[in-house]
Amino acid sequence: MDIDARIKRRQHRTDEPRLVEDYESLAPVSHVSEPSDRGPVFERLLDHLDPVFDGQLPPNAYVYGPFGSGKSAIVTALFAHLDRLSTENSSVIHTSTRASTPVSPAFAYLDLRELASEFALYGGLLDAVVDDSVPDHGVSTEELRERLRDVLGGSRAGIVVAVDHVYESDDIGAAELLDVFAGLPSNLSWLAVGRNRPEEVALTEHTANTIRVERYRRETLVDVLMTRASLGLTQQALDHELARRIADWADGNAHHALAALFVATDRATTANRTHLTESDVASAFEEFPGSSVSLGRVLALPANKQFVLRKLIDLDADECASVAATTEAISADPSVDLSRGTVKRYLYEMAETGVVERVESESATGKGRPPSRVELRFPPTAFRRLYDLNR
DNA sequence: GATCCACGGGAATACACGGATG
DNA sequence: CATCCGTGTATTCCCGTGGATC
Repeated sequence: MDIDARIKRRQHRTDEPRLVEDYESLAPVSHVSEPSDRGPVFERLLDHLDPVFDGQLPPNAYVYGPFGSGKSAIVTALFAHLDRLSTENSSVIHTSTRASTPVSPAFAYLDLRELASEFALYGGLLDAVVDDSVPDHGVSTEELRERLRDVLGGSRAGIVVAVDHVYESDDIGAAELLDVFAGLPSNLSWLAVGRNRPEEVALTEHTANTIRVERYRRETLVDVLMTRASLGLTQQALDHELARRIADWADGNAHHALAALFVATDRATTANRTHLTESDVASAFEEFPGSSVSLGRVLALPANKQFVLRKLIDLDADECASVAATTEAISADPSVDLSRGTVKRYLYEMAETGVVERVESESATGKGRPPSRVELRFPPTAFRRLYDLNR
């Protein structure tokens, strides 16, 4: 992606000066193929995966580290490379019916943010392993599992699966995950990725290795920001001093740093500037709620929930006095064809998962349980821009 | 015809308050 | 005084239905 982005940037060069050259490179939810300065972690992951190069499966493992430490970036990049490598050696399984004779394992990356059921999990696995398209309707979970068993059973080398964002899903917890793996052939090795410390996690009873990812150091984070800016923004748009300011503020969290850069860029763009200023950055900081959830989580929500959120972020404060009022305001929009009940349920469900937060209103009017309003737990400008880009 | 899942809607439960009760 | 009860809201839970797809 890095090289593509650089090429695209040149292609899109116009006479008119503009700030953003490539939104995709700038988006805080996209990962680059060569994360900066993460050499040591790559080495430790490769140490763990070493048996693969002799055609063997590594044991199970757990990768952990704090929010924004680059776990997903590293694992997606590494697995993409490994997968490409093993495909080039024609060692993967090609169709569900006819398996070639693999000499090294296949690699799959699954994100539990996007796979919300056992059915979807099997589908994701099957999709990673088979060329044919995988049905998402009309076939039973059992059937899907059988197909997967067949394919894996016929594969000599097996598969290494990275499962990202464990312990973030309400639908699939550690128990469900272990159940799924238990029902599959043993030539499957998994690499779970999460934020929780290994000692407080049941999955580690099934792992031989744990690999820790440290939060970013400030200098590294500055590099990350400068690299992103060089990919996504016009020349000289972000000066080093501002990148430093953002890195300080983000305190090692690359997600927050990149999201802040993204929001600041949006401000500068609306103001028709071709470089970022102090005030762009400052107002980006202000837009972050006290504790912000990952934009990746927001953007992994089902389409209609995102739609409701998209409407929500455009409401005035007085329309958000209570959940009922918010529901009413959103439903009043003619482009919303969801029922009031559903809109309201969505709001409550999203509050439950932490994407928004319910705060009780202090105005006790006497009668009944006091209402609460929902507050965003993510920077709205970032979501607005990313959402609109995808439509 | 079978399947999954998103929706819709309603039942059950929680909470806050004031007033009645022991 | 502490507890219970009734009422009115808010919130959570749950299940049937139907669309889309195989």
